[in-house]
Amino acid sequence: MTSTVFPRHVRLLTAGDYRRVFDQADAKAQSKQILILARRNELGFARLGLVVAKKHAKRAVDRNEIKRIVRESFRHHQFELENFDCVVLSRVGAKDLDKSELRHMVDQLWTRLRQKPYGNRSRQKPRKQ
RNA sequence: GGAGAUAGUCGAGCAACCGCUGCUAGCUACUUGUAGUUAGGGGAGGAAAGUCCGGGCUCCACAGGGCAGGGUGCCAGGUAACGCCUGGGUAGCGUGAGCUAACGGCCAGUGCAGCAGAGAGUAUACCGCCGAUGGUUCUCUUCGGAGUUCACAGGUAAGGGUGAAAGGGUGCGGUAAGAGCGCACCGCGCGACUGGUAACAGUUCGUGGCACGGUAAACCCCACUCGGAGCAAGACCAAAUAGGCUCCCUAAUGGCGUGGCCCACGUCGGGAGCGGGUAGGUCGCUUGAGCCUUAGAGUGAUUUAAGGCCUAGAUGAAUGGUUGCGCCUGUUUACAGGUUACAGAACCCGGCUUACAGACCAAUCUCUACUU
Repeated sequence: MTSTVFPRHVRLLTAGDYRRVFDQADAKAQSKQILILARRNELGFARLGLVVAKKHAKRAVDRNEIKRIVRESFRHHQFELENFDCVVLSRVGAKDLDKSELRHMVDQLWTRLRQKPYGNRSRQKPRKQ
């Protein structure tokens, strides 16, 4: 199944969803301008959340553009991502990339995310009770 | 033809496919108001921006009055209202069409003014001009004095100089020299008259020798005006956990916990209901001081009437991507790049301000060159 739909339930919607990923990320992929954190869920499909700080892209137009590109990329790659909850964060300089560069970079980051999860390291940490 | 002035419109085409998000209709599930699915149709701006004003709306406060504080400030009109707009006045700029203006009051009070300059606000005397008087200056003399020069009481505001600004201007008279000291003209103040709703204007009349200097985005005075907070307003539904209230059961010779049991120690139980309320959700949420057309009123802003139209409503936040055609730019006849500027709705309107690639258009007006 390689559908490219992007309905509502594949997005992270609440503050709780985001906090779960930030508290303990099972996988991570990053470039100079983009950081992706991910954690496995029990739903059986991948979900996406976006954080584009005003600090990194001052104009609303720039922020919208970054979000759209990442979302479009996720839409095409979501079934390679199994059951990861992904949060994509912008970094300084993300708005200075042109559209095709950014798209290409995000496409690559999904692959890297799948290849090198560092779950072992985080699992060794004692869970807070 | 050239150079300008004013006002307005648009701000991005077409098609296919893949998505997102409301709406409408149908179908399928079940937990009966949600989810899924199919079809149709809608989906960023002229500034959506800055958040600088004004209003609607919501909640809170509020008998009435005063003080404090803020805002506005030529006049009239428009408007729901405004700090906005229109028309007019005045002043300044421009040959002109036109443009610009926080444009009430310093003859209520208080204050301020660097440097320069002699003097800066009931003025001043540096150079200068004049000069009573005095002289062992000098010259002339009709021997009375006259002139000259030096000193000096004093007078003066012509000229020079300083300054952003020196206390009306020009001319004539006048004078020792001067001076509104006097007069004429210009200007100014005050009063009347005329025109105008008014601001204000006047080749009008009278009157006053005549400053009343600047600064109020200095305090201040005067007039008008202003309650506060905002859609994260506010209304409703409502898990988990903790706590509250009411009722019922149990009754300290008790229950529960530690423990095999006793002692001991610690603690006060169980159930039901109710309301507040967090996460989360629903509403508020788009039909409105709305838009378009025509006709009427008005110089105009605007307004009246009739007819027609429904035009985003997201909420970890949609409005996007790919391809082709077309278009633009550069090399050059096939490629490459671009399809863009400023910029992204967040309760809604009216303005203002700021940003902006490019395109269109209208008409009218001004100046100027040339031809006929």
